[in-house]
Amino acid sequence: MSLPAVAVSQSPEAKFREYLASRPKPQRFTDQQRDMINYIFSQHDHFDAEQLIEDLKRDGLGVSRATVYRTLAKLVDAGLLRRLEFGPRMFYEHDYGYPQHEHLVCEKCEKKIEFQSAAIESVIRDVAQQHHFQASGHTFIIRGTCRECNQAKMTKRRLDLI
Amino acid sequence: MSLPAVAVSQSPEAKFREYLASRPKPQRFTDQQRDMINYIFSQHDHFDAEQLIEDLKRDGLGVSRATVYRTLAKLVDAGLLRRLEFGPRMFYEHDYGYPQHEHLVCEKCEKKIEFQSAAIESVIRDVAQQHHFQASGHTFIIRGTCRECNQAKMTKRRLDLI
DNA sequence: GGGTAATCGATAATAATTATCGATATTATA
DNA sequence: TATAATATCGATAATTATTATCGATTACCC
Ligand SMILES: [Mn+2]
Ligand SMILES: [Mn+2]
Ligand SMILES: [Zn+2]
Ligand SMILES: [Zn+2]
Repeated sequence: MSLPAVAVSQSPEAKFREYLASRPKPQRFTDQQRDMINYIFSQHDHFDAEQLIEDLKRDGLGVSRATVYRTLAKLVDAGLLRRLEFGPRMFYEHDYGYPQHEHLVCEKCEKKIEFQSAAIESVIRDVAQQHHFQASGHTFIIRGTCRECNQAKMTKRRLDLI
Repeated sequence: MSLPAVAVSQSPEAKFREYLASRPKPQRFTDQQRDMINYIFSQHDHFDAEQLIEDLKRDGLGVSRATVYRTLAKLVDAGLLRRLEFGPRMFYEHDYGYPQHEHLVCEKCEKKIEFQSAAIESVIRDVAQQHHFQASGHTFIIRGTCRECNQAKMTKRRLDLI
């Protein structure tokens, strides 16, 4: 966990049940939803639908692909998860109980490094105001090569020269 | 065209031919590539593969879907086009002869508003240095509702109240 | 102009996600 | 607690964007 958690008053499950109850048409809370929330909030990381399906299966919790996609959409809508557009597939991470932040993504090893930046928040505010734009969200990703992958490349280059 | 163009010494076609010639294995310049470059650089906008295929067809220039995708990849590699990850499909825009900038994207009308920000460039430099990360590119998109769509919503709300 | 091989077009394949629909399980009510 | 109503589930088909395949075409060097 690379950033300090944010204090919250409710458990993720309680927050989700509150969301379900507040919908115009009543929504039900199911065993599959409970299993997914328990698994997802047992650790902070960046995951996609396919990984989650595999991880749940490994833990003996069989949740179908369709239900995983459906529930992820609800968790995002409920404010529990944040969607991340890294490349061709969607990734997800904690939103509830975790601070706003941005990512460095390594193109070699897929590692995600988190950082916070007040400057970006202020750019968003300023630009939105200038263009009378009502901002609702943003994506900021810096792509490149992480320290470890850089060192590996350097070492290889040094060896190649011998 | 919302931002001032950058002066360049070569035509896009000349630049692309130079790129083809500089490849380790010789690459050929085809009629389809010429047609695509001529069409794409006749205007500055944000387009995806499907739109480009339709537009070329409308102009009597039939370029197959496979060739459009193949050539777009080459144009990006040659530095003529920049790839934009707006939502589920890839978009493209001029890179050669056009300044670095970021986007506000309206979720209602799909409009793309361009803006430049020195602050973002400096955030990227600082964060990369702090994490010993070799940055090679970035994505910065602010999502929300544009001025016009906001006004439309406001007007509708006002009418609803009557 | 002729030979070689890069590129083309048509179409099949892939990958991620969404839609369909009969079976199942949650919730409200008697 | 049993029952009825219907939201959700799982299996699978469909969709969408993109990439791979492969025989036909054509750019480029001589
Ligand atoms: Mn993160
Ligand atoms: Mn642009
Ligand atoms: Zn790495
Ligand atoms: Zn708009």
